Amino acid sequence: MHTVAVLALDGVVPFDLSTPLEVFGRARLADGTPAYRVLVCASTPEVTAGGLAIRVPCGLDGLHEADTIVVPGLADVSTPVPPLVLQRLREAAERGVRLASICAGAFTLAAAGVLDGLRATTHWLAAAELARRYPAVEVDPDVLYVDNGNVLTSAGAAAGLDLCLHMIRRDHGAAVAAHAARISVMPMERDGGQAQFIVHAPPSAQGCSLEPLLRWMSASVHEPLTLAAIAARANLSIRTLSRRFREQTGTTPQRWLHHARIHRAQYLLETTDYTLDRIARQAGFGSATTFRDRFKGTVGVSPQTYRRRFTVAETR
DNA sequence: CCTTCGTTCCGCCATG
DNA sequence: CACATGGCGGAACGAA
Repeated sequence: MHTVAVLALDGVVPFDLSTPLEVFGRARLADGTPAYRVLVCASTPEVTAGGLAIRVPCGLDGLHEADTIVVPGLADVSTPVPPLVLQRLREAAERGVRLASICAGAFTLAAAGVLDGLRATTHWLAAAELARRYPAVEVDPDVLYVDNGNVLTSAGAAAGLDLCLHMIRRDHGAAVAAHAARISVMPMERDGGQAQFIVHAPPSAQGCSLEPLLRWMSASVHEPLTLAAIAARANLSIRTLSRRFREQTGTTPQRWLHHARIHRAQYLLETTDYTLDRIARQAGFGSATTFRDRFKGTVGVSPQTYRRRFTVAETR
């Protein structure tokens, strides 16, 4: 079973700490068995967390058993991290253990050097400070989380939930993740369907939110949507639509739509035995060949490999 | 793998 | 003047 170790340092933010405990701890496979074993590890038997004192059962040795180490943020990002902890994180990275930070936890990962040369995110209030202290890290404050494969970072506290669900989806597929999301009363996909991108609220009365449009788009992925059609639906000119998209989602209409289509395809691959041809059509790809090509390009594996990876676990 | 052709994106700028 | 809009054109991209 996949073991998740959560690193509880002195001064940890209780919310950041409890998010992975709850989400991974409650995740269940299709047959009802726990999907993860969750450990809490600390370098001292007791840590303070907000106004709490928490007894931590497991020492740093627990990190040796981990397949994933989750690093929650510290309330004060200037708190020095014990050198031994940094050492253990570096060793874990070299072993290929997956490292994930929540909120200001990115500072801990950065201090260990495992973010060097990678894109990363953190709480938006702390993003500038992270970039200043660790110039080798490419800080992007405009996404909910960044997935570098074995090193993942997430933005403010609530984005830690998105990141945990994202990892569950990677490990066990969308169905298990959707169940975990339901347990947390958390929408699997944020309004509009693209979990990766923060939808910035419009500044005020100026302009209106794209969310209804995004919902419509994700419900219409099977249709060949052109920019002109989308703009018409929103009663905006093409030029203004493009601008709103960049402001509110950080991406372009076509890229956003592409991700929505990939998501739909992943869902169909996992939950049905439709042919690739049929899935390609229902997800809005012009042909099975372009579907295969684009799927591999974005997800990293072919549709067939993806399907096999997630249907074997759910034998019935 | 390459080529062809339509679409999309974005800086620029005139306009309201 | 500050600001938002939307059309234009070329470069980049994606479909087949």
